[in-house]
Amino acid sequence: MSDTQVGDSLLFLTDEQLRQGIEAVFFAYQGFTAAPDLVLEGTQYGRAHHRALHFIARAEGMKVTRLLTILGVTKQSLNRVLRTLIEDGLVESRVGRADKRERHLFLTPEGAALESRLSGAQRKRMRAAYRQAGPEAVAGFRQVLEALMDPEQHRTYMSLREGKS
Amino acid sequence: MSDTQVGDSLLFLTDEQLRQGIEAVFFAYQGFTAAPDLVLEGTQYGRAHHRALHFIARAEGMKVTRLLTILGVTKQSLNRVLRTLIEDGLVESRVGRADKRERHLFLTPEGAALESRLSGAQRKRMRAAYRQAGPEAVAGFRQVLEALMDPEQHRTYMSLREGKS
DNA sequence: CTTGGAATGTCAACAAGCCTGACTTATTTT
DNA sequence: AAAATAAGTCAGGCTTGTTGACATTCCAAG
Repeated sequence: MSDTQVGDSLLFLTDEQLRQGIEAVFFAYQGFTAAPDLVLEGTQYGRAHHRALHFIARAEGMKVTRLLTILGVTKQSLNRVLRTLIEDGLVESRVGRADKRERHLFLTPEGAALESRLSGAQRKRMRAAYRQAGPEAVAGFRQVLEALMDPEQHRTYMSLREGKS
Repeated sequence: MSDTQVGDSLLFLTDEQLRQGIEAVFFAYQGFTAAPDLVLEGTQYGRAHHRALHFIARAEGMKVTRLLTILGVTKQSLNRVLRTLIEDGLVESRVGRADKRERHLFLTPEGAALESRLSGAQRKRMRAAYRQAGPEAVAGFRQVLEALMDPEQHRTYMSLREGKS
């Protein structure tokens, strides 16, 4: 297709525009993780622990398998993280009532406290960016992010929002 | 401030909305890196090599220090990556003419070929998302990403676009 | 002109985090 | 009883990041 056919409306799909978008994601992601990373420095934990805490807080009672698919890591990798969180009393693992093979994960008060500090730092950052960009930009932001996800990741993303505004 | 004061216009700043945005970034970033990761699997390199190749391609003749600030890693970490790329003949390091302490980085034809494959895969993914979301959404996407960057990162980001559309 | 500080880049050793593969235990389903 | 599922473990390896020590080069103050 020629330039005259596509017109100006598709100029946002040029290689240069896409390259700028890619770099924007890269730099923004650095800013995105900076705030919780600062909180983590004062603890013995890393990003992997943060992610686990976030999603357990998001859906209390979550099974280990669910967490595995969400995080997209291997069982061994998650298990090391989970073990330390359980040993340190931040997460509680309860045997399933219906199916005793399953373990359901909950935050202890200590775990909830740390998760709250991490989440608060990240939300603060996010809120500042949202406020600066405005509601319409945020709507577009969300649209592109959703389009960027794998279909499977998108399904997981949507499923976490059930019953929430 | 009360709900009646702020009205509906600030509902996008609620904790729940911010949390969803945070999760969207998380899942989208997985999709964002998936395409080049597939290309990398066929090579002996990792994401760190991809990032270095990307920015060297972006600004040929770039100094090592510049690359350090862009990537936000220690010079030792970058050096290992750079050393293998140079040894394998993907990157060329030339001593600075004015200042002989400096090393200027260039892609060899082989390096440019790999960079092109990586970049092409990622742009394809990005283009699909952009096309699906539309130009207005993309504009908002870029606005929020820029607001999410650290001021320093934002300066770096802008400086890479000098002379480009 | 020289000397000391600053900047640039390199090397060595080590830690964090994630991966694969093989295996165990307990439980549920067929 | 056999197969499948959920969770957890052990061993070993790779990538990416870290800190600390060091060589080279440049520049500016004495």
